[in-house]
Amino acid sequence: MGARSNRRDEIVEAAAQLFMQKGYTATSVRAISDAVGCTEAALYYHFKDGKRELLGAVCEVFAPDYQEILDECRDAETLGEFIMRFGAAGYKRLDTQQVERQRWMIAEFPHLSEDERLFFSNKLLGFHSGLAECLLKFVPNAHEAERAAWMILCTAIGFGQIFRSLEVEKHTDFSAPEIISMLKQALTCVYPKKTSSKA
Amino acid sequence: MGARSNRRDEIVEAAAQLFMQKGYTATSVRAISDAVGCTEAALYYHFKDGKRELLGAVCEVFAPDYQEILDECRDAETLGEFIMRFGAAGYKRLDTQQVERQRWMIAEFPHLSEDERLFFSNKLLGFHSGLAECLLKFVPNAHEAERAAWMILCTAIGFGQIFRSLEVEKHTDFSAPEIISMLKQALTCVYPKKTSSKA
DNA sequence: GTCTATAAAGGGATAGAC
DNA sequence: GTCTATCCCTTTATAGAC
Repeated sequence: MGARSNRRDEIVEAAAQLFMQKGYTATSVRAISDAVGCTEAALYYHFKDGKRELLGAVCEVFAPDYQEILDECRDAETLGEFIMRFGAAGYKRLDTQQVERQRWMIAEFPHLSEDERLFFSNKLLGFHSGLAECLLKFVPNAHEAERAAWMILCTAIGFGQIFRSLEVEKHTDFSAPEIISMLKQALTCVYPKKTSSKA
Repeated sequence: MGARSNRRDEIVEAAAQLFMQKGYTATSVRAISDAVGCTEAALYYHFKDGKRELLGAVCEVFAPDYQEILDECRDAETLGEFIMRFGAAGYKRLDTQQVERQRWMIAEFPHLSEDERLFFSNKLLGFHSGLAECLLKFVPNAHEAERAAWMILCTAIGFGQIFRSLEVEKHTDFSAPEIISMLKQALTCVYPKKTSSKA
């Protein structure tokens, strides 16, 4: 997956998987070195500060690529279309770790350092800004765009955690397309048609 | 807090606090017995299966009292008023562990047993049912009530996790009252005034 | 750069005295 | 019902050989 495929990257990759599956504290350095196929001593050669340093490295690997999602809906011509595309983009990532990573972020947040926490908070704020900017085409002003953007983000992340992480999807027929259509209906109702002013 | 104040309950209480603060795996039996002021052996007297059995007990203590929230908004007379009350009820609980417990639920979910996971999933489904039932007064039919109820739940839980657990509230002016007003605006727009048909 | 070996600490759990 | 004492295992981390 990563560009350079050296031993160091392999270690981060293995740590990422184990941290996600069992959590940071429940993952031993031994388990990581075993997964990579080296010894603990080798691991400490690459990461002088051991497990703690690995956590920082994993945080960066886990940074969700929110920008990519926005790119997939940026040129929608109506608010309704934008939300449908946004939902499709998120739905596409349901099985590519996106929701699990979000869960991990929430789960480990208290164990992170100030810097690492800021890193994730800023990722979210950046996503919100990008989203709000996209929405500017469809709503009266910047403040409304920010409101709508938080609304979309809260709904999307809440849905992912409730339905996937907390397994509610296993016990109800309600599903992603329905929350997307509901969100679309709600927002297009609040901000009725103002088609893109751009070509 | 609990009714009976015997040693057993003290142990569960202490475990609950430590599990929340540091997570299940990072909490040692020693730390729990220290917090209570007894020895590990005493703890194993009350919980033959040790730490694992304590986790089950803590799950029950953590079960959020969703019904209580619904009771605080049940007799609203318009959809708008209902959402305002619902938001106020949730806001009131922001500093009473509600969001932290939700975070803990998400964080520890993968470590729980089948039964414990079902317990939490069902709690959420029950909350949704209760919420949908309340909404029936304001929307055309049962299906719309269920849609609206999931919309509200996803937004509320998503907001709590993003803004409190992931500390976004520390870095933006947007806050709970604004997401509540946004949600109110959206839903009253989709389901325009149909006042309560009941006295 | 990776290994073996081991130190030092902490973990879960139990036996048996009181 | 609670204690002391202890067993045995795992963990993090390092020293030193190759």
